[in-house]
Amino acid sequence: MPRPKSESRAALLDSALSTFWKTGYHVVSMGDLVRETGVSRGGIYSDFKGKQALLHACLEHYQDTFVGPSLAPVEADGAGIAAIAEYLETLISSIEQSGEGAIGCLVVNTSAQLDPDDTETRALLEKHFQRQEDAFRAAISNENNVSKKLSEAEVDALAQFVTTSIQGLASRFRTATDMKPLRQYADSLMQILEAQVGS
Amino acid sequence: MPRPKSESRAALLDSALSTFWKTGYHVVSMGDLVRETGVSRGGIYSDFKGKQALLHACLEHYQDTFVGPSLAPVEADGAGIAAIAEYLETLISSIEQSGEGAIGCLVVNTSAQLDPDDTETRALLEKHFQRQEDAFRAAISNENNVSKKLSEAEVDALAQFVTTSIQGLASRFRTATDMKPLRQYADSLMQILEAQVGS
DNA sequence: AGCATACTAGAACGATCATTCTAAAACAAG
DNA sequence: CTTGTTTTAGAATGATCGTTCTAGTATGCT
Repeated sequence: MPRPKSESRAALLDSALSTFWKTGYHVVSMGDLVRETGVSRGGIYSDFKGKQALLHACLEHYQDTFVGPSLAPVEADGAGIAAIAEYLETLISSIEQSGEGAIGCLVVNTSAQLDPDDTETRALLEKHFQRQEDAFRAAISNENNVSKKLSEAEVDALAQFVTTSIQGLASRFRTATDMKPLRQYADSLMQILEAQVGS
Repeated sequence: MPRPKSESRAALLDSALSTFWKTGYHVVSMGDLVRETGVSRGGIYSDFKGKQALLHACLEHYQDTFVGPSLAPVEADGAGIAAIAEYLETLISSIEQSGEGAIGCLVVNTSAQLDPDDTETRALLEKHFQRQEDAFRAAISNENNVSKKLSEAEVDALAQFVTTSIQGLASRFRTATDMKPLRQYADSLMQILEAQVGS
């Protein structure tokens, strides 16, 4: 029963991704992945060199299927801080609809349990944060071109502030059960952003 | 060679704590702990029921030796938001002096790799976040009693905002190598706080 | 000195891990 | 149907895990 390679690989990545996300890399065993993905051991190893390579593929798949789409408004040409609000709204409602409670962000979770000298994985994580910060900086800079309130250095600082704050949001709401404070935090963040660059 | 129980237990906790902190619970093996603490397997198991019980003891030790002292200014009677600035300064300079790069916060790291149905550990983590948020709320409320700018709900929201933001700071600067943005983030946070409640 | 205590180093144990391997089964194409 | 390819379930492997156990050794006390 040869599966069409491309389809099955995406499906495998989908469920492997959600397993790593929910449970965490070190706690997930290959047996868990076999059970969750429905793909045999041999099947997994024929597509990926090993568990770590599968994680790396999941991190890229995460970028393609989660980060990319939700960050798109912010990365669009001429996006302003309204796009950041849209991004936050997308994040929060996707968590609310997932039903099974907050699980944070795969990248944030992975970074917290990263082996200090696993430079390969670290590079993937850094790329994610860089992408996010770049997108925020561009949007804030666009907004600032209208209001002219901030210096370039202040725009940089604000972009970094937003990135780190959202990381805090992802981190905090992995253990929390109540979703209300999540939206409140996003509101506070946007309120601050408005006050600093709002035109 | 009977060690005096109380001394050795504290020393054991010190190095076990730093090992869990640096490397992460699931990656640390009992063999690692034996090597790092200099205490034999039997010695560890005579003081603690097992690896998880040792983690729990380390989480409490972390509260006693790190969180407590640095949070003390904020928890002091009549503390204002200047105490929060002091707290941030203590956090950052302790990281800078540790020399071996940022390792984030033990509680934040642990929460990211928490087994979803390990309710016992989760409770310990929640207690930490609650303590932090309570301290911030009190300080912000004190400050607000002077300036009278905010409603009680706004004070709550701000306390939660600071707590989550600091969690983001701890999370972000586990992977980052450059320490400059850390201080910049703390500055931004205090700037926002001043603007909202400053008298 | 000798006894009791409290630790040590490390073997032993059963479980589980990531990875590899094997043989059977399910498909596509002729 | 037959041939060839691809996937399957699951056994095999060797390593490592957390935990327990055993001897031996160093210490404090009398």
